[in-house]
Amino acid sequence: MLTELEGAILTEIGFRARHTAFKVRQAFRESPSSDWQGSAGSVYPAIRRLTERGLIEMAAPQDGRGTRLLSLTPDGRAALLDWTRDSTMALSIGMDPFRLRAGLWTTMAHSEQLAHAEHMLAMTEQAIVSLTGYKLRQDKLEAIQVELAIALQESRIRWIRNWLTELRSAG
Amino acid sequence: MLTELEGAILTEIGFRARHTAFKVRQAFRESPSSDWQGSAGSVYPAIRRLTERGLIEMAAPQDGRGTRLLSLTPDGRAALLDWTRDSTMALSIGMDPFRLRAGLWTTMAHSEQLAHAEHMLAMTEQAIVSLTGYKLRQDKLEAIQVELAIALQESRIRWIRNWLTELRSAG
DNA sequence: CCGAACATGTAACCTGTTACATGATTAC
DNA sequence: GTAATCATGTAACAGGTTACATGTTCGG
Repeated sequence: MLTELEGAILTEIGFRARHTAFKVRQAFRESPSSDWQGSAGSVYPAIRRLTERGLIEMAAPQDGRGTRLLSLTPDGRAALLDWTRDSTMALSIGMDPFRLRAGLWTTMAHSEQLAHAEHMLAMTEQAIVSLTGYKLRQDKLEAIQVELAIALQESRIRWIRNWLTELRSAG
Repeated sequence: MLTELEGAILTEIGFRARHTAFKVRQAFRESPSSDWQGSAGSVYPAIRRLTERGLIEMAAPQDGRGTRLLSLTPDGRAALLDWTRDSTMALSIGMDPFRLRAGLWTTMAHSEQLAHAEHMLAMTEQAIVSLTGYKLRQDKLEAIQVELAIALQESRIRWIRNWLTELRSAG
């Protein structure tokens, strides 16, 4: 069984041509979703673990910097496929900072709710613009992730609009 | 600054009448989102930390079981409000197991994609039914969270349907 | 030549999970 | 009386973040 981080790492190596730990880290750091920061302390140990389990092959250092080319072993590819097809996990409802807070917003005073809703609406729309721009510069796999991130922001917008409508009709 | 767990705990105590650590744990365990398991090893220490920071008031044990009633201090209420209104955090894109996997699905063989897409569609629809049933039994705050979880599943469904359409027109 | 980017890795810390330990209260 | 539930808490472990440590390669 792979953790979410391990699955993501194998995906980067096997399907997005991130052939070094450094590039995997870079991909995580640049990703607009806050899944992981791609900290050295998580990525290097995880790659070592995956290597020890025979899922990643690590070539000998290539240059003076110690650059090590990574690739998936057949076992690694199989493990990644299993992880990918785990539909129970895929359908689970992850952490969502928006969802965690939304309930409390509706307990604020009416005028404060209105102001906050409008602020959130504007900021979410801006987030979508920036995600859309980011998506264009990505390969297909990452583009799909961004597409889904945009879909999430759009569903937040729908919720906010609905909230605003109720507020205005109640006002 | 509060962490996501701390914010959620203060919300349970202050706005959902979970007046003991035990009931806070219960609320987390029963929640359909996989935010936290509500393990004793996370909740009790977090509540102790929040008490030490003066955000929670812990009454003396009430009975032989050592039941301790919890309530928010004015500082706790203020900290929770700050946490709630942190729109940068609220709009961030959390971990999503679906989003992490979706890209890889589109690299599978055509027939496999079709089968998987149909399977995911059916399972997601079922997840919505069960969320809808759960929502009815909840107070307003939790109902909103479930509402947003349903919206997430619906946006996944839209994506799957779109994927299916493309697959069928390409087949 | 010099700064930015490339590249690897470790150690201390924090926090969440699992498993353990203990006991009281309640419903049947 | 006894099983389920209520109730608190700790210890070992796992894994992610931050900060540190080190050295190379490339572009101007």
